[in-house]
Amino acid sequence: MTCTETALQTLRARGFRMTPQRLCVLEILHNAPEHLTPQQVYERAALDMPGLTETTIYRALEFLAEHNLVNAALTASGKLSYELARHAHHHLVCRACGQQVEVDHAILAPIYSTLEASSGFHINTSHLTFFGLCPHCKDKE
Amino acid sequence: MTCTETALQTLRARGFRMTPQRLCVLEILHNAPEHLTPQQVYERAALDMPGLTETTIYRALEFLAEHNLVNAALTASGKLSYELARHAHHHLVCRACGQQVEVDHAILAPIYSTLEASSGFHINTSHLTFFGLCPHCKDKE
DNA sequence: TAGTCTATTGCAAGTATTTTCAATAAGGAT
DNA sequence: ATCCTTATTGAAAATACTTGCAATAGACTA
Repeated sequence: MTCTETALQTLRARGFRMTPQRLCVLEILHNAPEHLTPQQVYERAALDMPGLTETTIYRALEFLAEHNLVNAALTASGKLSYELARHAHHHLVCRACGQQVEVDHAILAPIYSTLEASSGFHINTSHLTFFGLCPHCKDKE
Repeated sequence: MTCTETALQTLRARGFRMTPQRLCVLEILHNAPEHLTPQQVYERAALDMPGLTETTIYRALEFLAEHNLVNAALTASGKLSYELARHAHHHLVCRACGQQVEVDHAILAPIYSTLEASSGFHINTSHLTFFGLCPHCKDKE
């Protein structure tokens, strides 16, 4: 079963629908090496689907993020962007040069447990963005 | 020395200026019990300073956040908001009811060390927002 | 396969945020 | 106290994002 088929099953099971527009957004994120902003997704999607609106892109991204099919993340400049949800991970981005490093969720898992135990909350944040200075930029300061 | 005087010193030492507008934003956040969105800050600031523009508020908040005098955080609905930087802490917000709980930075400190060691980055994220379900909403599901 | 329900879309209008640039004013130097 | 440099502001325009609502079209049912 392809990943878009899995996504389709997931949505239907919850009473929602898979549409060409949402599929298009998933395809675009699937082929993107990097995070894309809503505008970037719109530009690419509009090529395949003339008549598609920005409104739909914003709604599709928010919807897919709610269902954990895509992850929202922040770019170096603090802008919202999205990427396909693959394995659970977070990002560490350099404030100076924008370079990004993936942080596996396993490293954060213990903290989630600690927080859940002390607060009683059930935490489901799928993505965190840490900011800092990469080794290279750190030395230049 | 009051906290605004400290802020003033901090900025001047870095070659920037303390202005009535920035001072007003700091005062407002100082007196706010909760996070405020840029719009909320603007509404309150406009009462004291007629002629003040929203542009200036956005810029002042971004500027103050860069200098760690205020912290940016996300509300339950994912909107950007700001609060005065007091002690280092993060937030845990309920996706269902919006209730917020403070998470002391001490809990996260070990993770920062781990990440710094494995990545070589110097991490300086001042605020993280975790999402989840509070004990009350968790039970209702 | 056709019918029904309602989630989803597109459009238009509204609100929020950023950018550009000339005018202003903070604060160090004289 | 006055001058100078340039960081900062305000105004307007551009861009980004959200909301309301009628029309459309997934996907379940028979």
